[in-house]
Amino acid sequence: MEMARVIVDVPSKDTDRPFDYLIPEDLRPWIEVGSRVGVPFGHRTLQGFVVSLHPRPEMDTAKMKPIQEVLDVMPPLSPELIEVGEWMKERYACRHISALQSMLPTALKGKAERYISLAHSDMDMDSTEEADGLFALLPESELEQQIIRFVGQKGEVSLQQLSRAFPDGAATIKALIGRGRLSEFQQIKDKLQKKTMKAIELAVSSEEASTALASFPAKAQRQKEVLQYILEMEDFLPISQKDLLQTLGVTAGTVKALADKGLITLEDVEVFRDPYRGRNFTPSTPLALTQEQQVVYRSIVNKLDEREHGVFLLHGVTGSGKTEIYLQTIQRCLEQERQAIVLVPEISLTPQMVERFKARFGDRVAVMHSRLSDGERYDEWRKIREGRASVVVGARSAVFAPFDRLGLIIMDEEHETSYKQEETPKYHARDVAIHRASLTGAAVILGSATPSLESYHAAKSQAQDHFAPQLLEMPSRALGNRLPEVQIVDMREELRDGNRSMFSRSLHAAITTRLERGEQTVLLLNRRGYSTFVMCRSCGYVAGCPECDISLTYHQKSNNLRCHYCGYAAQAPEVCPDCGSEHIRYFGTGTQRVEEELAKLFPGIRVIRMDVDTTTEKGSHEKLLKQFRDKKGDVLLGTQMVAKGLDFPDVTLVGVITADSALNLPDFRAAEKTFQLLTQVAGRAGRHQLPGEVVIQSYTPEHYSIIHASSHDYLSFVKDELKHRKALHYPPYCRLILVTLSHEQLPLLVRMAENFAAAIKSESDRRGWFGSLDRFDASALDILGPVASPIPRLKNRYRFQCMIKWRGTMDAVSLVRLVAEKLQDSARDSKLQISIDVDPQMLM
DNA sequence: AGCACGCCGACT
DNA sequence: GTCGGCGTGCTC
Repeated sequence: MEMARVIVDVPSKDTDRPFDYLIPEDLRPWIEVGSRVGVPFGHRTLQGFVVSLHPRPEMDTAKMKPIQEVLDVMPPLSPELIEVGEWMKERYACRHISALQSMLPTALKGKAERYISLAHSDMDMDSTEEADGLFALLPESELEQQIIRFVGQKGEVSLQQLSRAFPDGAATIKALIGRGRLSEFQQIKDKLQKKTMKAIELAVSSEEASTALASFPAKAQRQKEVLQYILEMEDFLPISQKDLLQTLGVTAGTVKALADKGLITLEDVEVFRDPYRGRNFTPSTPLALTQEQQVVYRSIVNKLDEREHGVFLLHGVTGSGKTEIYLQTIQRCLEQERQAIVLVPEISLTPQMVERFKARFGDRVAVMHSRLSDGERYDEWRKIREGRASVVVGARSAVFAPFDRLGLIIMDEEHETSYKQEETPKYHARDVAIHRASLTGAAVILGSATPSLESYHAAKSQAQDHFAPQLLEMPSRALGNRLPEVQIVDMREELRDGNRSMFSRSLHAAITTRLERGEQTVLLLNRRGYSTFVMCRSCGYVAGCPECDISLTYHQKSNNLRCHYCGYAAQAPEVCPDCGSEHIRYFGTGTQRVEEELAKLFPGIRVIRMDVDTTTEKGSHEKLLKQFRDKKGDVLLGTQMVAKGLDFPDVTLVGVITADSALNLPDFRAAEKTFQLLTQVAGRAGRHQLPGEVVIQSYTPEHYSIIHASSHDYLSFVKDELKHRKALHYPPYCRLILVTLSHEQLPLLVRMAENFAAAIKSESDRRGWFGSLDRFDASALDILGPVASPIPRLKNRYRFQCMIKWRGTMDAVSLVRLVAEKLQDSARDSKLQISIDVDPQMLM
């Protein structure tokens, strides 16, 4: 084994494949599959990952260069994670390096740094003579001698440091390297706790810059534009290089040229993150399980004991005690000397949540959430890698936790969309979890009170082409108390009866009662879909697309309504097309407005408001919840974040201001999301001794998602929703691939998007795939579009998208990738960008 | 993505 | 001529 295949850190199409390197004898003991190495690549040194090891081939080694260095004592990736990476790049059509890098903390994204040292003095005779001759002709200047002395003293010095010591020495240093007096080498350096961005600042006064601008040679047009832009932005300096490149459509080389001229400076500025502080936790012991929990527990533990892969869908109503199941199955997993991952949606990864795991498993728990600084995240990661932790609780990316004896992966609230990463690689943690577990013989528990239709349908149909989890049900609450009474209030009637407030009479009365009794209220305001859809306040009419059965999005600029799926557009109506009322308007209410109205209606009421505005600060989330728990507030008012996982004994009322706002998003999952949210938030009421009450306000109270949520009837909801999905050909009856093309020039983009769609059609025809989705027993592929994207222009680029719907066992992703790459090649100007989102969650 | 190479237009 | 901007192609 003398050769390694390495994936190098260059996220481009041409380099998206392994490169072969020789392994020097002295590095051999340190190099494994998963090692992070520094390799020479072209004219520079890059970070890369070893994906396989091979015996040295007989020939063909001429081009091969040796690995330069090994960057870690323990390989940061295991062979298992390398395999997950191979799978990800196929599954999500992403770059191999992006898949690998996404598994690691950003601290481990090393970049080459240039170093200078004195050149080797014991050269052979010929070159010594040659060099002596040269030196005789060119006596060393004062500056040259200073530089050589400086380098000599340090042994080796980074180029950055050297140029700081000799600000005007760049040319001299270059010359000394050219003459063989100094030599340059590169080494990979981790950026550890620093997250940086390139910041641009003027190096001279704006007057001087303006003067320089005037005397610019005519050919340096690009640089002129850039400098002009920087001068315009003078008051906002420093600005990010990345933004500037995007805005002006220039390359980094142009900016660098300005920096070399000394007009601007480029600096790596640290992007700061808030630290996470640990706390003390009182230990807890396993609770006695109810009959229902026992059954579920046994099924999972049997699988664990077999040490075989298996997937469970744990459908348990709110308050059924899913967390206790998690804790006890983890316990079993740990007893087997295996490790466990607990995935939690970012939004509910609160200290309260973490506390339950720390209380049971103490120091063996590592926590990974997005508010950690890169350094802290790296520390937690090392705790796992080095075996000091055997349980990790974390958001999406914790699915890559570097355990070597993984036994169990738990995904709480498995229906949450935050498990899908919206940036490349656009992976879904559920799919990664299942695939990873299948490699290691680990069990997976997908837990939810409202499972995603994909998971539920897979469990019910036991389909062979997709994962088929075993369904486990927990229909009753662990403490034996009943699910809360839910009342639906028709807000159209309120308006008809002259109540123009955002609070119905029922909700008003219910809040009054809580205030009198000293009990607490949670108010949910669903801000999703804020101001985007048009609705009639008299009859509840919502403008929908005639083709797609999806609500239209209001566009203020053009004052029209558009369908994000098929491109249909219509003039925004002045009066309701259904009832003729003038009370038609685009919809949305902010938490601030609700807070003001609460203060008006209930003088002296203490409101704790929780939304993006009040929770950005570190620890504020926790602080607000603590205030509420300590009964320093009568009402907790907030967005989605109040719906998840909160458990306060004195909350006996939950109010939903408008249930419809998520319902009217241009998203085929709108009903599902509404049902899930209402069910979640209703579960916050009456979790303990006091009985709970829920008031849902709605303009479409007859909608099945609202009706079924009010009767806590998941099964009926699923039945209704599946009917719609089947009729309109949406998941789980097919799968989707969303392809977004972007380019600076609109006509070019449109033509290329049409070419793309046509190529998909002809290529899938050729393979015999193209066909009707109406036949549910047959493989089929259909393409919709191209249409303008919901965000038609982003950062100076126009965007068009195509939606591919497909069903069957064929590899549709690779077809899409193939066609996308062909198109990119034929579009000789490389400015076309193509993004592929496999199984998209967000369609807007 | 960078970085070198090389073509080509503007200036000493 | 030659300096430097900017497009092109390659990286084991």
